[in-house]
Amino acid sequence: MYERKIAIDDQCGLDLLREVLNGKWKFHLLWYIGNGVQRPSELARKIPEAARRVLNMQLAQLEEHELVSKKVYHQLPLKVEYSLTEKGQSLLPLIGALGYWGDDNRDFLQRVIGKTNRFSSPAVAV
Amino acid sequence: MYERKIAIDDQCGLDLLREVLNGKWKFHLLWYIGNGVQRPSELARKIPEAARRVLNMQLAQLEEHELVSKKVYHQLPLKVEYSLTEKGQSLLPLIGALGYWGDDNRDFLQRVIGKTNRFSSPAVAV
DNA sequence: CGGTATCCCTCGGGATACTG
DNA sequence: CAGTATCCCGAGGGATACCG
Repeated sequence: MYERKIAIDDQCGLDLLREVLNGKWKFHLLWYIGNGVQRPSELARKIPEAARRVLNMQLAQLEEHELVSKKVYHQLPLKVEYSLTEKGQSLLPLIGALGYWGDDNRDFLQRVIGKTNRFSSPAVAV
Repeated sequence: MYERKIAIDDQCGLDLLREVLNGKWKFHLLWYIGNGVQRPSELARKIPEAARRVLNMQLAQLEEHELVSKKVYHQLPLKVEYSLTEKGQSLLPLIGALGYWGDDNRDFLQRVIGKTNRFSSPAVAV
């Protein structure tokens, strides 16, 4: 992955940051963790649309990229807690800003998104 | 695309926003356009890693999502200018914040990204 | 100059099932 | 409870070549 690393070295922060935040649920994970949701099962309940496996993968990446840290309690039943690192913390306000922007512009967003896929509506069952 | 629209309706702004900002170069495009880069060719020069076709596609999406507007001058040689809409404008500070964060943490980012793909380095030629 | 048409191929991420 | 192993699919996006 990341085949053409060559270019990345003198790139703008936006590029670098994208590498790290790439992943469908990264923002959500960071946000929830930063707001006190630490257990994997809780996170999964907060983001029911995502498969557990995917969440785990993205959590692993976030951990490797040092935005979250993972604490494992070797007991039964097993217990795991995620938390933000310093860097992760410092990213929180930005994610919050994005989220709030989205909330504030929910109507707008739903409208313009709807434009793109009028066809998807037939979706029926759960 | 966007198969399971059903879920999106009562979702948080982060989800909605993601739908609209999804795309490898959207942030860059918005940022550059918001900073006065309006001609397609200029944008392409600013983002040389991206294929023209891809930029055009993402620009089209941004336009459809009403974050940028496109002005075509029917003259020869052809001339096109992109600019941000109100909504696009209001998004700029957030993108800026992300970019600045990335710049401020360039060393950190390069390090942690490097961790993930030590193997990619053999990349030789341009 | 600006844009589109093909072709292709990676890989993110969903479903399912199994292990400690 | 937490996590991994397979399997699979679609779309995002890169390369190349061609039009107005």
